[in-house]
Amino acid sequence: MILNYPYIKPLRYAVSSNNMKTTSMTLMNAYNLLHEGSLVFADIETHGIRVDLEYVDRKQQELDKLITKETKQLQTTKLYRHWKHSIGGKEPNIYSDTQLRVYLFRIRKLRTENKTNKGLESVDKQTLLEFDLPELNTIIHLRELRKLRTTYLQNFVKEQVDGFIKPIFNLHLVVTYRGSSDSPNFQNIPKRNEEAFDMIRNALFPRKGNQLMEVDFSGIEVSIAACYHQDPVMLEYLTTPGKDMHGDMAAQIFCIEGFDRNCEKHGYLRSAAKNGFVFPQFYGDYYKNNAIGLCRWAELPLRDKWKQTEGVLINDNCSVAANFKRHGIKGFSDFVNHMQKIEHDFWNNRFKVYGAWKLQRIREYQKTGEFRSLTGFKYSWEMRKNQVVNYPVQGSAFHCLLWSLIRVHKILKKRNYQTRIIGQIHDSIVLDVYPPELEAVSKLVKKTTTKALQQEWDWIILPLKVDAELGRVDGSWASLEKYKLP
DNA sequence: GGAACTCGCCAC
DNA sequence: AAACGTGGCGAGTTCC
Repeated sequence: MILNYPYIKPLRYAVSSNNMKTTSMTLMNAYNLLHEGSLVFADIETHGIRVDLEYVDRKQQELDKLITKETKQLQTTKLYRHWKHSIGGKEPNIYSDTQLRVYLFRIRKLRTENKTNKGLESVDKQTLLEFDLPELNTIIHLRELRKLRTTYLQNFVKEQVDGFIKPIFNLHLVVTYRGSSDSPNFQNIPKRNEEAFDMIRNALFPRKGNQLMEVDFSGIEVSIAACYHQDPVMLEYLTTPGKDMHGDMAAQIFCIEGFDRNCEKHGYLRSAAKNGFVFPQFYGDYYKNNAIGLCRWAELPLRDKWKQTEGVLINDNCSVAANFKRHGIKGFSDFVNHMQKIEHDFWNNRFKVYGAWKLQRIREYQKTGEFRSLTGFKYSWEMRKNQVVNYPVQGSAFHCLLWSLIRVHKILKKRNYQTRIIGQIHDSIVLDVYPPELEAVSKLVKKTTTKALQQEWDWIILPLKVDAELGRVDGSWASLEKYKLP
């Protein structure tokens, strides 16, 4: 079917004026972005990523062997035999949450506060770990192995055509106006777990003779949020070399004088503050959850009197509990109060403009029932408060990536380059690079993401930064290493 | 025998 | 007063 699309303006969405006034983007700009994005994604979907089928086959067999071995070993345990007995001698399905739930909570009468969305006792990884039973740890590992086997390896084989998988990239499915991917999903290939990372990414390759390159915007959601709220303290953090928001929060949360992010233990505290307080707060979490999560991370019990020796070490001879005690935090409820004060300080003193912006956005939405994003999109349906604050940021951050991707793709095509964009992961672009073009492509991507984008959209009030990684020639997606863009 | 639902888990 | 944002997908289960 041939559709009659409206006239599409060339890639120009906003016009800067010389008095620094930001030009607001319209629904038409938003439409054009998605329209051009769809056309470019259609091109990209024809490229795909090479998959080493022999390797996948070998890994599947290895996994099968390992799964069989661990399953057999599990079947000899007391827990398994008891479980089997409890259901009348039938073999339990160790992958069935329903069966496991009945066994753990009805037969064994274990207890947990962790609940599923429907209010049932949870049997997820974290809950099982808390019971500290070796058999359950085996079940966790078997679940992980099976996930790799089915969601990734098996699906790659199913989806591949002539040795290439060709993921689909959608622009019409996500409520925030982000993109998504399927068949297979290019956006959830394992990264953090080393075993999974190696097994899955070593199956994926560029075209013969080429190398993979990945370029991602660093911290783009934080930067885009700053374009909305324009909090001067946040802008200072983001634009001043050496200023370190997560480090400052770590020092405040863990009561550290002389915080040094380069010291190894302080580095851990910093990432705990980042992932256990700052980012959850940005998404709308609150102090009590933060306190629970941070205690879990620091290996502190959720009990009111901590022992001096409890918790991870913050230096060679001082535990986190001992350090807290010196500052009057003697146990969990003191720590919750401490986190409550920090949360209050975070939104009312440190980032007070950001905090006020959030309230203002929510008020405006409650009055009008809708709002616009800086990229021109309209959000006009029922949303919770957190969503009102998060959606436009998530959407606009992705639109920065999308605009850059469209432009890079068009220029690659116009110059008849052999380098191809093969995918996108929300804030990153993955390219299959023809080595003679490496230098030129690097410059193009860098210039587009850090210069052209900002020239195009004058609401971007701070420089956006990108990091890149490059694979070896004929190297897999696991071979990527830090790469400095020229 | 398939649709719809739930859960867990991978990514950002 | 309430309290973590967005997806895709496989498997198990339940319902028709």
